[in-house]
Amino acid sequence: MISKTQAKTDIPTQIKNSELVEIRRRQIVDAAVELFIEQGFHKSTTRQIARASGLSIGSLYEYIASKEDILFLVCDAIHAEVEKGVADALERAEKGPNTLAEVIKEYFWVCHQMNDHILLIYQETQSLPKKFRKLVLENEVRITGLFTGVIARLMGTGDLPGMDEKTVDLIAHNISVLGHMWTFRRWFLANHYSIDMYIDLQTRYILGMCRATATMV
Amino acid sequence: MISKTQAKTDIPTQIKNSELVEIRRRQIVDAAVELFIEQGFHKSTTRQIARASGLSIGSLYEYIASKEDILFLVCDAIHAEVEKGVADALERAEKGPNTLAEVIKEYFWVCHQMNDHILLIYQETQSLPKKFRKLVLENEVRITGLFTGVIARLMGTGDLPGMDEKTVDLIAHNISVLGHMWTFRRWFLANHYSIDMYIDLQTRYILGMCRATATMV
DNA sequence: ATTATCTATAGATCTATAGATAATGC
DNA sequence: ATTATCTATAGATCTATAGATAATGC
Repeated sequence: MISKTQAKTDIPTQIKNSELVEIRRRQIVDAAVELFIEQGFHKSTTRQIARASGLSIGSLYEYIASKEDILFLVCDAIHAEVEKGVADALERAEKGPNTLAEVIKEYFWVCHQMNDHILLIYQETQSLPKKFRKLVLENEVRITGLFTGVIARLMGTGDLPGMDEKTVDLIAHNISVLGHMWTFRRWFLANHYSIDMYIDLQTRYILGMCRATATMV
Repeated sequence: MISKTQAKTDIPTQIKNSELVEIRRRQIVDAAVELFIEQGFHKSTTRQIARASGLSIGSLYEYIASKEDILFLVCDAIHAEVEKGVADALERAEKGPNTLAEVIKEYFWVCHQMNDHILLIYQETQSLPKKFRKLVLENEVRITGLFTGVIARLMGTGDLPGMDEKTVDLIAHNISVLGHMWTFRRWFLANHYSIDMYIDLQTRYILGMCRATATMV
């Protein structure tokens, strides 16, 4: 949380009132997300973003220093929302039995609902300056880490078989990516599977991984 | 094969000598791939592409009609190379025992070697006009279909347990995507796993999926 | 004559800023 | 006085084409 706030603060502004900065940047991000999803980052112009934010082009540049700043704010906001969604989901899931399956289900639903946003991050992370890209990838790692945490806890309580750290990490990354896969292969998958069927099959697969490892140790 | 050639022919050119068209377009694609990998599609200019191809900007436009045409030629050439790599790999793998594991290994190595190219397709497919995007996604489906074919054959010979069509399809897509995952999460994975270790672990999981399904049917 | 190639540039943007104006608080 | 906002535009591209030139074959 601290590092995220830190990162946002790093983006320069000419405006003194920090509350106002937050409000206007929220307007900017909301407008930009929609434009980027529809047209992509490069085809969206700063003028379009200004207009959709309800600001003049001059005012827009009081709140950011470059177009890339906007892209970073957008990516960071999306990750914050995904992270919140996952954290909430974990909380709900960890109360019931069969926890890992519940966690996967809740997470995949977050991906399903944030389809376009997750896709946007896949497509435009490359357009960020190196410094920002690094921060965005750190967000990605942190979110994956939430899954690592769950698996570790379940191993502790004996609800999952013992696995070494590398295995646990890879399972966590697989969960992340198979959730994303629903978004970036949706053009195919949604024609052949319902989201529920997709979740069922992939869950079986991921649990199979844990079992496969267990029988090998 | 026919449909691929068809697609290329669809791109208009002012040049009559079709052999020359092929030569020049190969120059253009080779130059553009490098530029796109380094700078992305939007930041690469048609002048840069012309210069790197050894053509004038005027000549470049004799061989294509728009910058997007170049991106399509690039994506299509990459897919052709991936498909050839996978087809070759299948041929080698299907001779030995433990075929599915061999296929996965060979395919993941193709991904490893074509890292930047696969990444490029993930990032820039969105920049294609709809008509071209459709063709590129069809390439992706066709490549995934190669895996479906192997699994089906192995089920036929009893080397894999019986699975319904939807399960087989999803396993094929998982193989595709977990290979790509090595490219688009390489910034993390390569710091924690060697390519060999990655292949070993993921292979175990994919085989586990077949087993998990089998014990359920 | 026909084909391929080149130079020069039209025409259309786009990002970012300078400098003017309006609003707020002392 | 200070802060926030706006209009107008500098300055820098970039794609795509028109029209001239060179090379090749009849």
